Amino acid sequence: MPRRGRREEILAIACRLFSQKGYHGTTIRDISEACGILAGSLYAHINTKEDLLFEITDRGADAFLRSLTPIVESDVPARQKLKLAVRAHIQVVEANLEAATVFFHEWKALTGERFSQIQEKRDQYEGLWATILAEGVREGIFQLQDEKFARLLVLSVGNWIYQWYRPDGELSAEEIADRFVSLMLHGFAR
Amino acid sequence: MPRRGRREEILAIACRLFSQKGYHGTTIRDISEACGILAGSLYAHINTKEDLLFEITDRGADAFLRSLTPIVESDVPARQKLKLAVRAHIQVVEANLEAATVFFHEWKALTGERFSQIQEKRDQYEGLWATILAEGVREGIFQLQDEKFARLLVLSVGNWIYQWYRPDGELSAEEIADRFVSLMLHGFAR
DNA sequence: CCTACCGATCGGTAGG
DNA sequence: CCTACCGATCGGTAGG
Repeated sequence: MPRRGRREEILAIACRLFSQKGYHGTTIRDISEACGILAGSLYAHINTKEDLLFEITDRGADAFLRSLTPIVESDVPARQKLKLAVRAHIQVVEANLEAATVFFHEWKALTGERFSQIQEKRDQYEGLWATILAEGVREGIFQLQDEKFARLLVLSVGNWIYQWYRPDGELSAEEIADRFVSLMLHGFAR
Repeated sequence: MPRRGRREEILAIACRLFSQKGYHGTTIRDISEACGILAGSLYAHINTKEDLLFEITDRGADAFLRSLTPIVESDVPARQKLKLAVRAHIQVVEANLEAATVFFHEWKALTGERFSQIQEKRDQYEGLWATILAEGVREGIFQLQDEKFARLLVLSVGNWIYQWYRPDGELSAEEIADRFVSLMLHGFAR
């Protein structure tokens, strides 16, 4: 008989394994063994292996969207929005490091409709960042003869953070975010 | 009988498939079919599937190292080195887009000694970038109370370029590099 | 969630 | 490079 809460446990374990070995590099048996059950028993909880990948990446996408949307919609200057947005992004990565890794690194293994669904949410997320930068230009606080490149710079940082961010560092997620914003705004030339 | 030049063709095809579907998502039969031969026949040219991944990533690593090393060792100011380095990096990505994708995205599928070998070359490459930034600090042209963050910024951009760079854009690799350097040096705040 | 199993496919090999 | 094949493993299922 399926145990209560078992499904969440399976998701967490799949998330960890996908982040370590990749989706295609992880087998149903890797997951079931880490759960202490047999391969076939996993299917009392899920329908397909791809279900796991989809649920992990979809939750990841929602976490990023939920955290950024209210900031973009808020009534503060763009410069402040940028700062809050980078903070929020790093905090989501921090709170879901393994899920973020799967979200950024493995989502392309999805197929068909599910691939498109996640792609859409990713586009939506990138659109929110673009909105902040565009606002900053309208406000005259960002100089964007290079709007496209500024966007790529911001997204590069965001899409790469999960690769090096570890929660056991000296600095808080907030401090890291603030330094990055400062760097992006003013550069590191003297 | 093995055809001359066949091995290079196999490498190119494997490179394309790995970049599209990932290493574990690509089968020996995918590769052999794209070559127009049978699965077993592939083994007249290679010993294992992992050989292909290793050779692709190792060549990728060497291409990046070969292009950056003489710049770091040259006798020009750090600011100029940074500019030349970003240009060189983008040019390597441009000239080997699929190999760069495999190098940045699939290298962790390597195992054992080969994993370590590529990891070492990656560390070496990152070390060269760190050298340029450190020189800039010594010269007094980079302000690096945030040396670590400047490095992460530069590496983020470098590690993400293969995701969006397409050779059919309006701007040349050089122009793109120069805009990025300008952004990194001076930021996009007005 | 286990027992028992399935067809398909995997990476790879022997012999020519 | 083909023919012919291998053992292992894959994702997944039926029946309890």
